[in-house]
Amino acid sequence: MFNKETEYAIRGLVYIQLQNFDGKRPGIAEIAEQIDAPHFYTAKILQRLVRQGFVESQKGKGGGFYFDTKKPELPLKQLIIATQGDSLFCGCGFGLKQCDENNPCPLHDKYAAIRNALNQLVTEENVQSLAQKTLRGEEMQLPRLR
Amino acid sequence: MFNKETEYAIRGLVYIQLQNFDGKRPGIAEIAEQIDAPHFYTAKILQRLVRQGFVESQKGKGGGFYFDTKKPELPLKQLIIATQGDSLFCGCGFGLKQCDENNPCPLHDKYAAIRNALNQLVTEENVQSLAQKTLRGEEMQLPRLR
DNA sequence: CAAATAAAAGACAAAAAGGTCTTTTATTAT
DNA sequence: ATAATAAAAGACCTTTTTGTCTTTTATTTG
Repeated sequence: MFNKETEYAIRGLVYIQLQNFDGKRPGIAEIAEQIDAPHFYTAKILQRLVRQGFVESQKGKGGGFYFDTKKPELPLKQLIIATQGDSLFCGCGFGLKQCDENNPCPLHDKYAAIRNALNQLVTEENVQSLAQKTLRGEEMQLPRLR
Repeated sequence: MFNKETEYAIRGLVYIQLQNFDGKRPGIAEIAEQIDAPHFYTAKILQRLVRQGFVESQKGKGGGFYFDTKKPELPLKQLIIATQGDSLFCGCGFGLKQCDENNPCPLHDKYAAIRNALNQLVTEENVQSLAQKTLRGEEMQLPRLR
């Protein structure tokens, strides 16, 4: 469903937000270790996210990654589109051309329903909401993300 | 969502079934052209499907691909698992380890609902049902697959 | 200012996915 | 039998994804 880059991006940003709640700004080494992702690959992914303004970073001693609290919450959908494009959210599930409501492939209706549900999920959930759920322990017992 | 191999496999098998309905056994060249997929890549994919017994083939003059009508219908799920594994149907959507009902990640419930819907779709739909829908023109105006 | 620290940048490489082409094997029709 | 046909097999290649590592740049603290 999601590629590795997307997975690491989501896990990394949720971890950063969790640490931020606690007044801390984690560095690459800590993040990669805690989310169980490759160190340098995680660094590269976070660099891209910083460049795109999704998260902030600070070089030098005491530096690390953090969210600008003045910015709005970051929906997963934006993140997913940035890391793996929007193919999940548009186009025919089975790669058929000319597949839309007026010209549907044999699976269009049923597939579109699923795609819409996914769309809603990643639109309404965001990095901050996931971090909060984790904090509240609502549906989360992942030691490495606490 | 699905990779190219899966897309070509589904489109190819649906095309074969459609031709079979008409008493014909299409060859690779015809299949690849009609489903708009790379010729030799399609050949390789169909070879694998034949080896796995999903579809039959006949060498030599008048040969081609066909379904054994004595075999049961082929659910998309089986096909998908054969071409891209079962990662879509199990495991956490965001790659979190230890994510299940008793130990859920912050998105588990919502994501599991979507995964279940997808599961149902590909379990209840099969190559034959898709071909029939195409024949009946129920939800299909794809010239290249008629 | 100098030293330490930490992210940024970018080169490099391994693995997987996607795709092409030639040769071989099996089948059928003449 | 043999010529034509069509899939099977397998070598080879390209692109994308995933991952590694070194060097550079920016920041902070003593």
